[in-house]
Amino acid sequence: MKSEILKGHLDVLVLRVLEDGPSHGYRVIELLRTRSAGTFDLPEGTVYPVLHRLERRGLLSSSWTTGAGRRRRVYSLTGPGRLALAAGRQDWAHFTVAVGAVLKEAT
Amino acid sequence: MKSEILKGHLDVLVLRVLEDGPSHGYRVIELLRTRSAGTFDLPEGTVYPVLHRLERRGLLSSSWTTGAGRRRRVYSLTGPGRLALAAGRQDWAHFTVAVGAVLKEAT
DNA sequence: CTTGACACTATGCGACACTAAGTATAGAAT
DNA sequence: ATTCTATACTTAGTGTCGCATAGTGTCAAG
Repeated sequence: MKSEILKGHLDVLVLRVLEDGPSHGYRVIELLRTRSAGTFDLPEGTVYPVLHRLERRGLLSSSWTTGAGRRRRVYSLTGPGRLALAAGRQDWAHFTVAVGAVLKEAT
Repeated sequence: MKSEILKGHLDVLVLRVLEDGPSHGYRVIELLRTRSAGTFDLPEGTVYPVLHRLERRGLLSSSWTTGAGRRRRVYSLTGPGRLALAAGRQDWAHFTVAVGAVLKEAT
């Protein structure tokens, strides 16, 4: 599967994963992989920049935790983040309907 | 709706439209718009390059027709084009399942 | 004779997923 | 002890592709 098809959709997926509670980058990667049954097995170089970008936009907030000796940056959904997630869900629904309409077999 | 979400999906849509028979660029644009109920209202600067790219890849073939005084380049699906369309359909199905799995509300 | 739909071409930009390379800790295996 | 593996984060650079923009030209309607 080509990688461009993810373009523009990754943000929503990340926001969705964080909707269930704060988590750190590495765990976000794992969650995306397991929840998608292996389809979204994303390299770190893909996910971390997304996290940074979303934080810069105010959709996430982060803080360092040095709990188990390992330093982790834990991300949480912000208010705007929740709004963006809701909007993203709608966009996705709309998008799939449109693609489905074009793609559907001729009768 | 952000425009990046189309990335990587446009090729399949164009191939699908041409599955119903050859047509020229402008008409492809119209078909995408009407079949998607207005969602995919794409500028020429988006669609023509796609057509050229798909032809370069051998998925389409084209020929000039100067029928009504107006010169038109008519595109047809090739054999490889049909295969690519089939693959693209499958990719789309797979992709939506995966996104759906991640996006679905917590129980 | 101007407006608007039709029809195609070309240049360049910006967003973003990904590659690749690097840093660093903890626990298990040899 | 040491090496390997998994964990955990960073960043510079690359390539693709949708889109903006601008330009060319035909044709019918008013």
